[in-house]
This record gives sequence, C-alpha cells and structure tokens, in this order.
Amino acid sequence: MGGHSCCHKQKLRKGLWSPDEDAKLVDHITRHGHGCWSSVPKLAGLQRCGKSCRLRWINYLRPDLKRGTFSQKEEDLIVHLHESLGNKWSQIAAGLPGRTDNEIKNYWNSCMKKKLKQRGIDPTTHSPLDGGSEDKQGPSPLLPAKEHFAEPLHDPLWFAQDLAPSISHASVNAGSEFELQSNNGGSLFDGRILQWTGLSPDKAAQIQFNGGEPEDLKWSEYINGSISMSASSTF
DNA sequence: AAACCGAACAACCGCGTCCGA
DNA sequence: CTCGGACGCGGTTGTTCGGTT
Repeated sequence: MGGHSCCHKQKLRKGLWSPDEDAKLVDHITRHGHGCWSSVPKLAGLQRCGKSCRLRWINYLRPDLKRGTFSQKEEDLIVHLHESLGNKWSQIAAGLPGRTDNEIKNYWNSCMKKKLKQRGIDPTTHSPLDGGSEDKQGPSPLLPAKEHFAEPLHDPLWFAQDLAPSISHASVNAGSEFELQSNNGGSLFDGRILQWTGLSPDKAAQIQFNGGEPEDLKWSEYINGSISMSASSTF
C-alpha cells in the first residue's frame, strides 16, 4: 500500500506495462542511457516512477537478456551457486549472463524448489530430506558424498561433473589454481580462478576432458573417495 | 463451454546501503 | 555527524495462461 516514496507527488501508473510504455522507455534509454532513474520517467514521457522504469528495463527490456527456458546446465549452475551463496539472487545472476536476478528467483521459487524436493533434496539446506521416502531416485548417484570434502560448497570438480559435457578442459597450475574452460572457448564462472588444494603434485598439471570425461583422472576414483582432496574457491 | 486450479511470470513493496549536501 | 534522496536487493503479491474436470 502507499506505493513508492518517490511516487507520492503525482498520480503514477502501476501494474503491467503497455507496449507503448515499453517503446517509450526503450527509445529513451537507447538514445540517452538511463542516467538518474528518478528523472527517466519525466524525460521519457512516462507516468511511472523511476523505480518501476528501472525494474522494467533490467528485467524485461534490456537487449542482452537471453529469456526462454533455462537449460540443464543453467539449472545445475543455479543449484550449485545457491548452495554456496544462498538467496543472493543478484550474485547468482552474475554467474549466468543474460539472466536476471528476478528471473532466477522466480524460477527457483516456482520450479526448482519442487524439482529438488522430488529428488529428495532440501532446497534450503541442499541436504537430503528426512526419510527420503517420496522419490527413491534421491540425489544423483554420480554426485560424490559431501563428507569427502573439507569445503564441499566450492568444490570445482563437483561443478565440473554436472557441467562435464560442456567442458573442454580444466587446468590446475602449481599454485593449485583451477580453471574450467567450456567447449565454446569461454571460461566458466566468468574466468574466476578456483583454488584446488590437496591434489597430489603429479596431478597438478592440466586435465584434458574428452567427451565430458577427464582423461587422466577417473571420476569413479574421485567419487569413490580413493582420491582425497579438499577444495575451495576465491569467489 | 465453463469453472477451477496450479504453474509461471511480472511487478510491487519495504528495507538496507551508499553517497552527496 | 546527520539527513535525505537514489539505488539495489530480496520477499511477496498479483496477474496471466494452460491444463484438467
């Protein structure tokens, strides 16, 4: 009730945006940029408050938005980022170019929470639900047990496993910095360097991925816990 | 064909933070 | 140091749409 504090002075429109309003906002911003949001509605000829204009632009009208349904890779990334960041939607969105925090938040609340519950995972804590009776599939059998890791929330190989089909190679240098390269040549996680500690020295080289499988380190060994390591990142 | 219901999406609201006067 | 405006974030509500009865 009451609306935004910035809307008190005038009768301003609320609710869904019309195509005409969208066109005015896009035209103004593409010509002049948004500058000070509070002055945008007046300059663009809109009966809206600046806050509403900002939201509409960021979540819907920006030209770099991807839109459309989330891919499996994006879903996996959201799950892992949510596990480590919690409900920091803007930070999660920063890891998914073309997606907005609002879009991810909505998708999480309306869809992904349910999916995780069906897989027997608590969407808040990311730990197995009590009893685990509703779906015998449970968490993916491929996922390594959490207790194998000193810092499971940031484990790069755990990320890598879900994303494996899209990974061309991972590199680990002498300082245990870990980076994943995707098949399209880009660096996953916006080029952020991940720390991978506890890896035996002879593995501290470059791991080539072939069809989603690392060639010199078998996932099975890793998953079974015969290779022990801990990992953390510099997010 | 109409009513109902749930999922998905769009937008609003309140609050915290930042920054300049 | 304090105050107020602008901005950004996360939670919540409202609306639309498609499927089912």
